[in-house]
This record gives sequence, structure tokens and C-alpha cells, in this order.
Amino acid sequence: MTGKDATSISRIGEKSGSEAAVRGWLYNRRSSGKIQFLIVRDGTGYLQTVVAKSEVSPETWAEAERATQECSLVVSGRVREEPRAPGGWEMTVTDVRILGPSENYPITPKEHGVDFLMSQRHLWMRSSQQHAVLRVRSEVSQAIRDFFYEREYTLIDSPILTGSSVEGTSTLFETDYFGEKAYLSQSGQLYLEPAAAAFGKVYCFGPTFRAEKSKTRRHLTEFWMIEPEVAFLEFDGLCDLAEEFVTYLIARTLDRSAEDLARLERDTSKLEAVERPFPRITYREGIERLAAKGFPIQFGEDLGADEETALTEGNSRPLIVSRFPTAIKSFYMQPDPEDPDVVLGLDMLAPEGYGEIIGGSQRIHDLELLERRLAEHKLPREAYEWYLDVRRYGTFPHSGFGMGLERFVTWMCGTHHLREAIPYPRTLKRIYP
RNA sequence: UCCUCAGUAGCUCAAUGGCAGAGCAUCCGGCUGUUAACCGGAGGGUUGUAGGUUCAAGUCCUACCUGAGGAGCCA
Repeated sequence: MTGKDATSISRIGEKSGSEAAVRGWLYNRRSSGKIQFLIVRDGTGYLQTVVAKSEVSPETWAEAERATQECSLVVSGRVREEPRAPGGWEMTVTDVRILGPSENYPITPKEHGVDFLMSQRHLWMRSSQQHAVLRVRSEVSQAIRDFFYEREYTLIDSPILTGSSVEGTSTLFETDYFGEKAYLSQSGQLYLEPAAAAFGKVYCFGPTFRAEKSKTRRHLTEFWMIEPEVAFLEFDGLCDLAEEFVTYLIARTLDRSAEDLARLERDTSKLEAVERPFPRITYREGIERLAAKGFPIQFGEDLGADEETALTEGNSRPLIVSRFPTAIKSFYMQPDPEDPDVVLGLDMLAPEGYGEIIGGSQRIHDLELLERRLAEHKLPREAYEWYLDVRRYGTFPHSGFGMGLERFVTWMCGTHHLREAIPYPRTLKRIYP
């Protein structure tokens, strides 16, 4: 089409005082008779352009008047500093060319309901706040990879199609695999444990599927999970790793996503307040605190949403809760040698009511104990022979955790709902678009 | 699976059981510094579906459908 030499709006300042062209979509147009303001966005930023009737040809003026919300266009002119313009730069237009028209764009500059917006998700991501959230997500994903790369972890992609469940409790999406049953992965952990024996420090980062009929703003049926697994790492070290990981990601987000967080009107002082060490309590301490607050939880009962909220109330840092009763946790978690009724598992609960973002544990490395647990949980042993091999051939203590990307991004952005933190959310009631 | 709430114009929402309304969007007109611009005008309706009560139902009753929020479960 046109605009071969178009300038990226993020770099428009480099063109100050000279001619330039920007190529993108019309974000909004305001007209005042003989002057029009075309706000152009190109994915990297927004630029206010000014068309003055007295300074352009009648054809150019008419073309600008034809520009409608979200039409694609090329605008050329002279770039200059302009304090009245959002962003500080403005273009005095000499030429406008509409590339693709846009009739009756559904998302108007006005309030809309979430249901409507989600049905227009493919268009909604053009809106400034949604755009900002997804850019933060992109930065967080990059920071996750950098964190592990800098620490000499090996990326091990775990399979999405699997033959058995990790924990046997959550509901799995079933699919047909050439006449046999297969399931969409709900965790890469089991596949990472053997990899830890091969590479030492490993992680996976990919989509995860849960067929749970959860209907809350903290659940998706398809979400992205980051799971490190580390050989010879024991429980206290795991807690340290989780802390270091989260503080690293926050620092990177504050540094590289400042503009997007500002657009989201995120109170970044809340994120700046997150420093190490994080408070750590055990489950037993937790139920004591809850008893004092009027929640009569007995040992062996799981902590519900109200209990989690009560425990994190007033915290500016995430809370690590550890050492849960064995009976309510997964089969592979290592018992605490000093308190055999509990396992060396942890949940990290984010402040500001964002809830659980990380769940992890030290894994059982003793073959006989693991075999016993499989039996207790009534899991089909044949499906786990390969997993037991990790304990048969040079067993070793090891630990790992899983972090939900969308939950972390939602926290960073201060967003209300998880579904805005993923480009195309999959929820109980939505698989379109 | 359970509990709560909602469904009226393209969108966001009004309407005591008594004429179906407004803002935004769209179209037309006006305006040379707008910031979700503003001002004037126009078009736009099977009130989620089916049944019931009533002289009269968007409104009350019953069932169903769809969605949202929460619980449980989890990251």
C-alpha cells in the first residue's frame, strides 16, 4: 500500500522538526469546523495529528473528514513538540490517505459491559487499557525467560497432550488420541522431574488446561504456567527461589512497563513496597491466627477464600504459607521430617486481595514412600513407572513450583479480572472469539 | 454442582401496572486548539423465550434460555 518509510510512533521524537509519515489506525477524531485532530495509533503509541483547512488541499481535507474510528491510514506532515498534545508530540498534517475504511466500529468511546467487550475481544485489544495489559504480559513473559536464562536453567517444553493426570483430582479435558484417551496437560511438573536429573535446573512455560467448572474472576480453563524444577533444592531454598523470582519480575515490570502501568492508573507504590523477605507462616500458625480472628479452622481443613483474605489482610508483601496437612495435598509432596503430618508445600498469596499466585513443594525422592502414596491416592501405577524411574536411578532431593502468568499479570496491572490478562480468554462460558 | 443478581435501540442505561425514553455511536448542519470536544437536527424497538394474572404487563406470577458475580477447586 503506502507509507514504506513510515516512522514508528514510539520513535516519533527523533523526527522532531522534520517531515515524517505514520501508518496505523484512527483512534479518535475531533473536528472543529476548519480544524481537525486525528489521533493515530500504530501499536507502539499514539500521535495527535492536526489538519488545518487553510493549509491543506480540499482533497486532503475531505479525506480527513472521511476518516472514521479505526480505519487504517497513512498520515504525513511535520513533527514538532506540542505541550497541548497527549504524549507531547504533534504532527501538522500535509497529507492523509485512508487505506482501509471502518464502518460502524462496535466499540465506541463510552462505557461498555464486560460481556459485550469480551465478545469483541479481537477488537477490544486495540483499546488503550487492554493494549497496555497485554504489553505488560509480554514484558513479564520476557522477564520470566530472562530470569531463568541468567541463572543457567534449561528450558524444557513439556507435552500438552498427556496420557495421565498429574494429581488425579482436577478435572482434565479429554480428547481422542487415535482411538485412545488423552488429556490436555494440567501441569508440566511430572515431566520436569526427570529433566531435572538430566539438566539440573529446568523450567517450562506454556499453556495449561483445567476443566474445572470454576466461575470466578480468578480462573481460566486455559492459562499459562511457569514451572521451575531444581535438583538438590530443598524446601527453604524453594521458598527463597520463589521470593527472588517474584521480586525480580516486579522490578522488571516497574522498570520496563512504567508507561503502560501509568495508562492503567496502577498505584505502583504498592508494587514498590514488595521487598524481601516475604512473611512466612506455617499452616499450623495460620489456623492459630485464624482462630484468633474468629475462623474456627481445624487441622486438616483447607483454607478457603475468606481465610486467605483474612491472613493476607494488611500485608504489603506476599505471604508464604507452608507445611499443609498431608491429607489435603498432592501425592508427590515430601513430608516434613520434623512434623510428619504435614508436607513441605507452599502457597504464595499476593497482597491487595489477588490471592494465590504460586503453589509449590519439595518432591518425595524416596521410592518406597512414593509408591505408597500412589497406592493411597488410588492412582494407576503403570502410568507412573517412568516417573518412578527418577527415584530408581540416582534419586535426589528436588523441588519446584508453578506460577500462573495471568494471576501475576493481573496483580501487576491492578486489573479486576484474570480474563483481561490473556489475549483470548477461555472460560467456562466463553470460547469465542 | 450450589447460591445471588441481571437481560429494554448498535452500546450504556431510564421508565409508580397506564403513550417505549435519554446519552454515546451513525447520518445531516454549525464551530480554527480539541483532550471520551461541544452545539442543533434526524433515523433507529418482536422490552431474552414461552405461558399466565389483569380493562391494561418492560413492570406482577411460573417455567425455560443466556450471561455475570460468588462458593467449592485451584495457578
